[in-house]
Amino acid sequence: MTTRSSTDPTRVIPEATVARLPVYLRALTALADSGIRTCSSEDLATAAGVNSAKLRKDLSYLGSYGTRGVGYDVDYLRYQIAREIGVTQDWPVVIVGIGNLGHALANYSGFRSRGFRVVALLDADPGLIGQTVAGVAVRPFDELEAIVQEHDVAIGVIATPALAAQGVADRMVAIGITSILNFAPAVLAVPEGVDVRKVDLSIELQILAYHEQRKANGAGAAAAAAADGGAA
Amino acid sequence: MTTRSSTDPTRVIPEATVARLPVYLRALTALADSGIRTCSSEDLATAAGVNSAKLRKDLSYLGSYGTRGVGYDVDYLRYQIAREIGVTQDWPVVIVGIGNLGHALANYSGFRSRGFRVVALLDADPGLIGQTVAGVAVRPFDELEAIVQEHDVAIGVIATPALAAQGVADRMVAIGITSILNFAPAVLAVPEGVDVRKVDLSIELQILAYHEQRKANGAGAAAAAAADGGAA
DNA sequence: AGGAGTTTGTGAACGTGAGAACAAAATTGG
DNA sequence: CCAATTTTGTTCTCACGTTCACAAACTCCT
Repeated sequence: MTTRSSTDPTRVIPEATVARLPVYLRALTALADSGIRTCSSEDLATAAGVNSAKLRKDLSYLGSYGTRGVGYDVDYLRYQIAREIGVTQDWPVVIVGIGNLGHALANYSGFRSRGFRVVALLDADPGLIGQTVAGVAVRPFDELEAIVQEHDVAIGVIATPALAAQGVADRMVAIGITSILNFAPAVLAVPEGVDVRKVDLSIELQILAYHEQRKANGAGAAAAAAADGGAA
Repeated sequence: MTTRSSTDPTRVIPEATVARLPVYLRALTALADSGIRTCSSEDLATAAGVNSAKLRKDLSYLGSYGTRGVGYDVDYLRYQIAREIGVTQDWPVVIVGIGNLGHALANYSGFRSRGFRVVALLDADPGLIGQTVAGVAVRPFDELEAIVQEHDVAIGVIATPALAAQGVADRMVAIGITSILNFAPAVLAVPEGVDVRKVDLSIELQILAYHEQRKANGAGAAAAAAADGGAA
C-alpha cells in the first residue's frame, strides 16, 4: 500500500513541481480575472508556458482535481494549489537591508497580493532608521528578535551587501527563522532544517552571456565542426 | 571519436553546470581577494556551497585545468571560467522599466564588476524621461532600436509591470535582442533562438512558504503518519 | 630513486525529471 | 441507452544530473 491521498501529509511532491505551482497559480488568477471559469490542461499549460503533459503530471501529485472530458474549474483548482503551497493565509516577512534593492522589495505589491505581509524593515545604518518606506518604518537591526517573536515570523529576506549577509543569516537562524530568501551575492552557510533560496541578478546575466556567446560563435563553430569532422 | 577538446566549440556543457559556473567564478574572486593563490577542489567547493565531486565534474567539462596532488591555480582557473562564460569582455545591456526595481538594477554595482555595462535606461512614462539614475539618463522607450544598434546590444532586462512585459519583449526581439532577463511577473512568449530567464520574487517566497508549511505540520504529520501506518 | 601521501579527472551506479502514449472517465448527440 | 468525442490521470521510457569510488598523476620526504 503506497497510495498517498491528497490529505496525507507524508506524500512527497517533487521539488521541480513545487517550483512550478506558483506559476500555475498566477496563470489561474489571470484566467479568472478575464472571466474564464473552466479550462483544459492545454489552456492552462499555454498560459503557464509549459507543455500540457507536464502540467497534468504536476497536478496529479496534488490530487485529482479535474474532470475527464471537461477540464479544471479555475477557482477550485486555484484554491487547491494555494492551499497546497500554503498561501491561503498571509505569511509575515521581515526584510533586512534597506538599500536600493530593499526599497524595491518593500514597495513590491506582488508580495501583499500573493500571501505575504512585510511586518518590518530593518537596517544597521542609523541614518536610515525612522525613515518610512512603503508605509513601514525602518527600524534598527537589533530589534529583529523582538519583531520575529511578536509576529511569529518564519521567513526572512536578506538584501544587504555581500559581506553582511552571513552575519544577518546567523542572527536570523539563532532567533528561529527557518526560511531565508537571499539577494546578497554570497553563499550562506546555515544549519540543517533551514531553507535558503538565492536570487542573484548577475548570475542570471552571466548565464545569458554564456549562451549569447555560443550563438555569436555559431557560424564559425559550425564551420569549425565541419572541418573537424572532415579531418576525422 | 567523440572526444571534445576544450577549444572545440561543439562540445556541450550541461545546463546545470553552466548555472554553477558564475558561482565558482565569484568564489574564486573571493579567494583571490584574500590572497590565496592555489586551492583544492574541496576548498573551492566549500566556498561555492557545493560538494567537491560535483565541482570537479563541472570543471572537467571545461578542460583539465587542475594539477593532481596540488589543486587549482586560483587566477588561472578564474580566467578560464570567465572566458568560458564570456565575461572577459563587457556586455552592453539595456534596462526597460525604471520603477523601483529598475532603479535598484541600474544602481547595482555587481553588473559593472562582473562583465556588464548598462548602456541605457528606458521607460514609456514621459514623467521619468531626462531623470538621471546611477549616472545614466532615462530615455523614451521609442529609442530602443537606435540604442541597440548603436551599442550592438544583445541582452535586454525587463523590469516593467506584468502587463507591459510581453509588448516590450516583442519589440526587443524584433530589433534583434536575443537574450532577455525578465523581472516582470509574466510568462513571455518568444521565438526559437531567443533565451529568456525569469526572476520572480514572489515565486521564490511561495516556494519557501510551501516548505515552511510542511515544517510547521511536521509534528502533526509525523503523528498522522504513525496512525496511518498503524491502521494499515 | 623510490615509496608514501595528496588530489584530480572520470567511469559507473543511482535517482530525479520530462515527454510520449494510452486507458479511464466524463460529456454530447442521436 | 449507446456510440463518438473530449480530456484527464497514469504508466513507461528515455535523458539528465548527482554522487560514489578509484585509477592516474603529481609532490614531498627519506
